[in-house]
Amino acid sequence: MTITERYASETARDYALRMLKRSIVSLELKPGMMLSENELSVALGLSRTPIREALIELGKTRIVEVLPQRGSRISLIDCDLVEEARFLRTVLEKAIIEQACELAPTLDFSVAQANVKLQKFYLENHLLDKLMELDNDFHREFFRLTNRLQTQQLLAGMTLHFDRLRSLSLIDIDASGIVKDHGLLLEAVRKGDKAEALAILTIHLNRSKLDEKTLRGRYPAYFKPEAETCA
Amino acid sequence: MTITERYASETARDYALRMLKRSIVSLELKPGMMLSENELSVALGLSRTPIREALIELGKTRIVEVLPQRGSRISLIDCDLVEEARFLRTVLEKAIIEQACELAPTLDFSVAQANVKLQKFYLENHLLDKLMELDNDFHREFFRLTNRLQTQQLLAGMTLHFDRLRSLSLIDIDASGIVKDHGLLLEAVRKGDKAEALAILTIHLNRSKLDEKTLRGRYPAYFKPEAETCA
DNA sequence: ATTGACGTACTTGTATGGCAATGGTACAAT
DNA sequence: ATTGTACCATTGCCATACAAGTACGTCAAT
Repeated sequence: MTITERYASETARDYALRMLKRSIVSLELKPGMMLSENELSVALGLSRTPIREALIELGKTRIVEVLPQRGSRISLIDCDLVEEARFLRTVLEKAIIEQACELAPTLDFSVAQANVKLQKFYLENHLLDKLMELDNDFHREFFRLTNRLQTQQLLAGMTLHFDRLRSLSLIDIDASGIVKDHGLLLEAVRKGDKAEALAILTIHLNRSKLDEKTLRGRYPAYFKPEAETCA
Repeated sequence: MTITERYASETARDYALRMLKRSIVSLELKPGMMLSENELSVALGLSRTPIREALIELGKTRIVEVLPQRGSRISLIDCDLVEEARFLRTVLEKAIIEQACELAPTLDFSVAQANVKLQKFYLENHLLDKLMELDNDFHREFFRLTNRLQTQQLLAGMTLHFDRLRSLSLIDIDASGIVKDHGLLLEAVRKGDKAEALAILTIHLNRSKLDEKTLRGRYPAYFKPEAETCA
């Protein structure tokens, strides 16, 4: 588990959370892998307390299983949960974009516009890490504009399931398409064109549709067995 | 703070959470009131650890504010957050009902049907507490049928904001109307009649619209001041 | 009366050590 | 092959302690 430096004013719990989330989404911590509070506390140079609190938090979105008296485990990829995360994101983001269209005349899109410009810059200079970060910021901005940041925060926990699956697929992301989507989406929202905005968003959210069956075939050990009707 | 008995196999943390949630929603713990981990641990007969974990969890939905080095506070009623909770519930529940309509032929509505029957029984016998519980179960059942229980759990945390405001209003709930809604909604979903189901749901979710301004006028100390444009 | 320095009490964040309960495992006994 | 048993690791929880930061009262200086 790669460990990077702790930020200056970051609490131990937030630090542990940041390390764990990154390692889980990047699949550095393998699905099914057992953890233990003691191991982690040694690895991160913290006590059990903040580690435990971080694991409990991750357990609430079921990205980690906390098994009393046995240990904690990186959850196997649960296709039902991945689908639910995708559902949640789609439903919420559509609703947010609709609201943003309605409120468009009263909203200040300068942050979003600056973001898109930066995206183009990073795209041309092949800084995909930065681009990914801007992508997240871009989508969050619409939640901020519509006063739905709390919703966004709940959503973020669930999208870990989806982000992790995306890490499994080695398919290159169509970065230029994504950036174009963002520009078009922003313009549509600014104009208050709800139909257009939703159409673009739908395409955009479907770009990352993955062939889960193929991935399941390639990495069966990472996946939770499908529910079978036990005879 | 009223304290009831701890269930047999309930963890200390879940017990603390249950007591806190109940007392917060019922307004027994007043908005703005300061708590402290030590006080609570004495009151509940637990140590700081499970209390602390419960407060952190409540802090994630912002029903409690955890202020480092100062204490924890029952959040003031934040109308923006109440509105956001209502938004979240409406958006999610509509999406769930739509899905349920689509899947209707493959779903087993027997649990929901039994629930509605029981609701009628409790309504006639004026057991409003039981009715409230059945109401929650009824709505959760559609999340279960569509495999969206994780979503429901996230939603449940946010609805505390709304439930608390409802406790403030002394207005009698139109219980018979609610029960009727449930019966009609279930039948519409069973028939797969999406338009009808959504129409009923919209009416149903609007029944509990409250006059927040009146309540704010009556209990100003419980409310977070509206964001003012500071001169 | 106002201001500023200082100390005190209290709070959360974290560390540390420990115990109870329980699932897992290895191994002996049958 | 099955069963019983001892042992180990783990989390849930407890108790205590300390660090760091906030609130508040006191008190002197102005």
